[in-house]
Amino acid sequence: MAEESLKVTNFIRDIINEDIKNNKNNGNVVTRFPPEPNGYLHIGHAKSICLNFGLAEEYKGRCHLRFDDTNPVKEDVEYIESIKEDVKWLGFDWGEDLYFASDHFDRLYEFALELIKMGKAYVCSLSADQIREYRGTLTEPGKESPYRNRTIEENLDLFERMKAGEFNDGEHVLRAKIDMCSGNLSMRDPTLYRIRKVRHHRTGNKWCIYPMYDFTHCLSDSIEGVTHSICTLEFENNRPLYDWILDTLGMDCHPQQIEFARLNLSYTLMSKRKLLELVEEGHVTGWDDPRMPTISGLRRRGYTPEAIRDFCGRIGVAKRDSMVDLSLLEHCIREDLNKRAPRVMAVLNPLKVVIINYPVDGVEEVDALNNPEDADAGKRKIPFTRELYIERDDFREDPPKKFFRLAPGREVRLKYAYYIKCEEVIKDKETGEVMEVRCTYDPETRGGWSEDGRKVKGTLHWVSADRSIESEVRLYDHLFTKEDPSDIAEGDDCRNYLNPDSLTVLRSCRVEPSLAGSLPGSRFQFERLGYFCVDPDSGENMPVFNRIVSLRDSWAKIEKKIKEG
RNA sequence: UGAGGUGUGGCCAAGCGGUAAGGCACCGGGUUUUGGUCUCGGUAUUCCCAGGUUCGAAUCCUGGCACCUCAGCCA
Repeated sequence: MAEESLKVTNFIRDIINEDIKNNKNNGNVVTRFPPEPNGYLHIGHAKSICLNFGLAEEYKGRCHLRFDDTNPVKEDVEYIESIKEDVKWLGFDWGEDLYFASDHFDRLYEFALELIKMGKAYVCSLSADQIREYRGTLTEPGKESPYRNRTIEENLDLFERMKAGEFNDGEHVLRAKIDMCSGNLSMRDPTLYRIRKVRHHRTGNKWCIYPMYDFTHCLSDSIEGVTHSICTLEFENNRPLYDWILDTLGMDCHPQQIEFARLNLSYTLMSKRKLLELVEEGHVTGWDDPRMPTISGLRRRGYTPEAIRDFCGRIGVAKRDSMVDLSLLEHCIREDLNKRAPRVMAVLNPLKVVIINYPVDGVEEVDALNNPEDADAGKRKIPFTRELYIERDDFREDPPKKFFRLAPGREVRLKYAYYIKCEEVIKDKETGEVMEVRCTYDPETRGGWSEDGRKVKGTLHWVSADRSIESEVRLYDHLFTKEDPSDIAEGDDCRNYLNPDSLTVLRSCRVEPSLAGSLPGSRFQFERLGYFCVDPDSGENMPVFNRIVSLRDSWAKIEKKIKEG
């Protein structure tokens, strides 16, 4: 993977290098990516996937894919499949190391028993509300549960009966006996097991008690022989508990938890809960809507795994809360596609051009380079006829300064074809709208150059009027108008910042005939416009293209400056 | 007012006592049959602030300040 050369070092690699130097873990590196199957993966997960699998690759270790499926109420097999697909699509392979936290339920139960026997865990019969009250606050210590000093025998009996289904949800929980006065709330006798009389998507009805994250995660890591358990910053407060459980049980394998800052991307959201809202409320068409920051959305939009991996390498890994500019992601996909996307001509907002000195039924084929960045990409033929379409933006009746496209009396190059000169403008008498531009062509400029060395200011893309294909093109913009839609005042709602123009559908676009029958997922550069990807919605005779990203547009900048004076 | 973290250019991010890497963005020049690509050049006398140690501090010490996380039987 070429993009790996761009990787800079980071504090996690420093830690691992130090560990290897000290022969900790016999020099092995085992990481894991532990998604909960309760939603689709997004670009923030991609950061974690690239980190964990990337480290494993780099240090010749392994990275486990482990589904953290301890809460059957929220989880579903649908998500398991999508997560596997996304990880694979990103280019990573967990090999034999596919696990489910639920695979470890039996051993977890044994560990809980052990803790009880050590007097380090007890069955608490306080209600959820009471537990909250007893917990104290951020600044005040908590109070010990009246059930805290039940005998080991009583605890064993109660826990056994919890497992046997003798109690209802919420009647009892198993808690660790740690310190109700700890400044760290997660050490104030945290819940280890709760009763949930629901069917689990993998273990069926075998269990009616399910272990909590804190209990499950560290032990699963330990059971699987993970060496470096990398997670996001919000788990920093949980690390003492992670360590306490492993230490108290005397686990041989004690992975090191390391926290890094999660990815935030401007103009979008990374919260699974909020993304689910967008889907359920119909603000987007689904998890794979091309505007979504999900892996499936980016995939449908046309992003490549290479570009996403490159992005993840460039953003770095650190502990500082940060917000990465969307322009970096856009840069990565442009850079990737510039090298490999075939060039093609397409007109999004067609304006008819009639070449008045060209034969009425004349057709000829001009040669076009498939990719000037790739010598092996070859050439193709494009039909040229008397009636053509150019982009409406490429003609101005009254051109501003520095506009060097078509205008009355001006000569421009039609790429790969001829120089044409605008002779006449036909307008709608009522509206004044330009309906057609009549031009002459210079037969001596075939191929788009002139022997006399004459310079033309502009080169336009074009398409034959009757030898082009009608198509639909979907243009995308930021989902939100606010750079950080999660930064909202109380009472405000991120939905208030949804961008009404995040999707623009163009239905009368014309694309060159070579695009007929393009397969969904194929990517192209539409010359002078941007990179586009064939959407699965495409019909037999109506291809649909998603704009992945526009080309950089320095004319747009100039024009903006002119307008601003 | 508890505990744990974090502060380096517009956005990321190296830096680990020897005098501020790199990328994105931005600005300018060149090349160009994509106003794309490519290419050349510019952009922090300064690292949250204030003291201190040192020949020398973004890096060490002290004291402030700002921001983030934690009071689920979620993860």
